[in-house]
Amino acid sequence: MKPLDPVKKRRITLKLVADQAGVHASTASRALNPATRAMVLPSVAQKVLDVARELGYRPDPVAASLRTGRSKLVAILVPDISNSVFAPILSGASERLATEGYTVIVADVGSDKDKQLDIATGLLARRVDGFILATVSKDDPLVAFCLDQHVPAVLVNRAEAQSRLSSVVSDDELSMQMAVDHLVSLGHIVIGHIAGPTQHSTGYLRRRGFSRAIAKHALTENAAVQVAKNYSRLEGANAARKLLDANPHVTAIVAANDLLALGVYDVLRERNIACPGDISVIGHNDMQLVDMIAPPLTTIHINHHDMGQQSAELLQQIIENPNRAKHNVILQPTLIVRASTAAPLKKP
Amino acid sequence: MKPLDPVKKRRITLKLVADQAGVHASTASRALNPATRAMVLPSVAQKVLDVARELGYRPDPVAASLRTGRSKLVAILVPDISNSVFAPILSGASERLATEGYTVIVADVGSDKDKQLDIATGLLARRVDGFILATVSKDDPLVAFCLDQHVPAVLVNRAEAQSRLSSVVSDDELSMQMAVDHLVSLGHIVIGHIAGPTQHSTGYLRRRGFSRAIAKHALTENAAVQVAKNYSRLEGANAARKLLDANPHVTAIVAANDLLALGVYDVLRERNIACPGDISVIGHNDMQLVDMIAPPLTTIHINHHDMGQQSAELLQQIIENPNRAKHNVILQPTLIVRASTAAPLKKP
DNA sequence: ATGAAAGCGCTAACAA
DNA sequence: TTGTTAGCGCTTTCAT
Repeated sequence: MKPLDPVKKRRITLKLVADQAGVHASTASRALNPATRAMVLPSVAQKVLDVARELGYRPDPVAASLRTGRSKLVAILVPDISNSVFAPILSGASERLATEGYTVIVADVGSDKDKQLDIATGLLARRVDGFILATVSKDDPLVAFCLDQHVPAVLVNRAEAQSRLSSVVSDDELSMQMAVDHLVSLGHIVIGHIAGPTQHSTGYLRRRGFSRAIAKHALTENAAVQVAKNYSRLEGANAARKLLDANPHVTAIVAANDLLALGVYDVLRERNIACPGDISVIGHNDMQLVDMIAPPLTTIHINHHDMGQQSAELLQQIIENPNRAKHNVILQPTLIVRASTAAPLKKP
Repeated sequence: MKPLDPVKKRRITLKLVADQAGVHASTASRALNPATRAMVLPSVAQKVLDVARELGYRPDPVAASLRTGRSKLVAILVPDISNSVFAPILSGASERLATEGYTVIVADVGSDKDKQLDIATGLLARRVDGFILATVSKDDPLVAFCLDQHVPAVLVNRAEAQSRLSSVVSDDELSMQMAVDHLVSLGHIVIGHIAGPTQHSTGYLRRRGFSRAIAKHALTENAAVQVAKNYSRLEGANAARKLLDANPHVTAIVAANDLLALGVYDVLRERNIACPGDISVIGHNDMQLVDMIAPPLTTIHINHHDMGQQSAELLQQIIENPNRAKHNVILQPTLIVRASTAAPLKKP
């Protein structure tokens, strides 16, 4: 085998491999691609493969992409990467996609619709093969965009009203059912709910789940709901204040997520209300460290890692077969009972 | 202006714009690129720009990349994306890079050296313009790799022994100084340290900072150090057990990060040791929620968002001017005093 | 089964 | 200042 020019090291191209193997570039291409390998004589294929390995050939994904229009690139769009719920979703999805040879682009797209579309368009220009959307609100322009451009896409964590795309979400109604059942079984009668923003499926569905569960127990008259402006500790506190001012008799509060529950904690502390002594609190998501705060938070556990993995799997299937039927995967949540819930004190 | 074929919508290419504007593609290219716009008659440039906007022209980054070897793609390598310290670093870096027209690829590369190099090679094949490395251990193959391949790269959060690359880190020695000073000022004499893994600069430097600070106060004889196997709550607990078994008289423990400190909490609880009553604890990083745990953790705050932003800035400069002098940015940490530290009880 | 040739969309020598 | 030309490295008809 002729030694390579030792002076300046250059990219090892397909043509180089082909020459070295004594075949034409197109043959080498066929030999290297498992899908087309059958078109070439086994002996020749072997030869090409050997030479490629020997030379340390690495196909150029950029050139391939330009030619084929595909890229083995997948984008995950999150509204706020510093929100730690996305971390396990990202790692679940990345892991899965990496093993399939995809490279993942994580884009922090914020919540401005125009900016979101802008970023998506830019990513599309890079020929991304598909999107995992963790951003979606109840009616979302990105969904229309993906549909319109025929880009494979999957929703994760949040869904949209018409469910026009495949999705992987947690069973939000069930989780609220579980939360309310737990409180009722402890003896609570007057239960409040801090709902998430209504434009998110999570806010909407959890609220509906709460109301239904309350109705099932014929407790509707005593129940109270406050909607938080967004999923933050601060807005959780604001909503909690309003809820408590309007409904001084609540003995338990179900928050639509853990951050909101922490806001509730803040208000309880500021008003010297004991938890769980005076008021029980339930969160949602089981985010990191809520087992260590005082009191350890009773909450709903969601397997976000699994969620990410499944969305990746779904997306890959859609990429490889665009006509595939839509799938809506619903994950089972679990109630984690810690120390923020207890039987209500008897009224004096 | 001739209307476009309304039947099938197709990608708007540079040639299309050029034709429509009545110039050659290369002229259109020059007009569109701010760097080369001066080469073309202002009137012509304007014309091209107008047509491009009208047609909704979007340059194809893949084709450009194939031609130029550059990509406006930057990769951030993290050892574990689900570790929440990286979230603010990522968002800081992403923000900054996005405004400069770069797209960010986040790769969760784990801690296996071979796998890391593999992923980096793959990314390089995609023509990424540079790397932000959040992975680096004291002597790291990725550093050699970047140097060898002449890829612009910046280290963030962690540095490497020889500092052959630019970096943005927190002043780890100073932070330990601050922690020890705080404890000494409270009256502590026997102080322990749970060190991070020695192969990370953070583990190494914080430990050295601890030792120096202790020496400064002439407390070396009483001090004790245990090295944790990795930065986790579990290993923090393991190290804490060993530390306490070997040194029953410590009245304060400085952990090399918050997760380790939480492990210390676990052990104190399991042994019925009061914090801060019997033993004070200090963490490092001020991660989310450590203000809400019981007791709220005294810790060192690092502006990770800023860290991400500065590393992005540095990288961009290196990309645009590869001969730029190396910079080692050192951020100032802050001591956040909460309720896990107090004066030691007098010995009976 | 293999080779020849064209071209994905863009940019950069070079020429005029 | 502008146009011509030649690729970047690969895949995919088409022809043999």
